[in-house]
Amino acid sequence: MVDEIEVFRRFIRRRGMRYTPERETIILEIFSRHDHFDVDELYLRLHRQGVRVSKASIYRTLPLLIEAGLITEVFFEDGHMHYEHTFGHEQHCHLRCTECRRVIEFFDASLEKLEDRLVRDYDFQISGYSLEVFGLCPQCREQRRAATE
Amino acid sequence: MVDEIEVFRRFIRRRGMRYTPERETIILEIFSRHDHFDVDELYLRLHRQGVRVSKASIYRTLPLLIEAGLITEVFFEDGHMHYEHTFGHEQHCHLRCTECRRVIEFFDASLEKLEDRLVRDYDFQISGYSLEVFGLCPQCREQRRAATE
DNA sequence: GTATCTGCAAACCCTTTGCAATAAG
DNA sequence: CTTATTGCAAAGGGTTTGCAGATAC
Repeated sequence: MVDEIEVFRRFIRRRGMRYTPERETIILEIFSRHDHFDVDELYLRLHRQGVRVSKASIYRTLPLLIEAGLITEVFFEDGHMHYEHTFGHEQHCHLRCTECRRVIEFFDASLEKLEDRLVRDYDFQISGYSLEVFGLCPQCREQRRAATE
Repeated sequence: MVDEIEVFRRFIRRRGMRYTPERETIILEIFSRHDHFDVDELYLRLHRQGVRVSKASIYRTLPLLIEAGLITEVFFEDGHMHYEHTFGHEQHCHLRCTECRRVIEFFDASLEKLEDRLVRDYDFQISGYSLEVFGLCPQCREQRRAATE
């Protein structure tokens, strides 16, 4: 955790920006858990702890964390953006139940080979990817089956 | 193209809803091209042809087309939703330049095997997936290199 | 005829931004 | 001291919705 803080501090300083308590509070809170989060959740988590950081500051800090490579946006179909930090899991593969919205995170090595093929075929310099697989989880499939009988 | 219209008409009637000229106009316009689109583009394309369909109707029709399995949402990082129709390309693999936002569509058979593994490992009934690979295209990479010299 | 659909404009909600006060370096 | 950052509240911008008139069936 200290690592990310250090990466962020250096990133901020390198750009002649200021490393403020608000920015540190935000990154500390984000890296204190391994879950996905959205702005509201983060704001509430901070407020419950008695820390007062405005949403504006959160909205202004998240793009910095993205540019620093510490977090990434994750697209959910619920109308607002979600984020996850990249520490320890640079790849982003999600298996989503379209019914209950449960998310299972998985890893598959074949994607690294695919990445190599893309570099070769299209000459892109690849920085990351996001694979979202949609479907019905066993429970929801069963419920749906029962409902249509 | 007639196929999709038929699928949609049946989908609408099966639900006791009404197959209106506006709904037909929208689906006809969507399937008249193979590009991605967003609500504004679709609205303008219709208006340029002298067809007047409100954005509200477009916004109300798109979820129906999604439910009918005829189009899917595509997440772009530009603040609003994009769509593409699923006719002929059920898989959605995009290679995106993060600089110029160019999109290359590709297909890779290894993803079908990955899908099989997911079915086996997690017992999901998979309906689709979306793979977004991010990076720099050759041109933008070259420009960036030249700029930092 | 009845229930759904349309267009309009207002409401919504997430996100961004202008500004004056504050604080980092 | 200088310049960036903060919090607030207002503005933005895409999307949704209430409503009255129109229309599919």
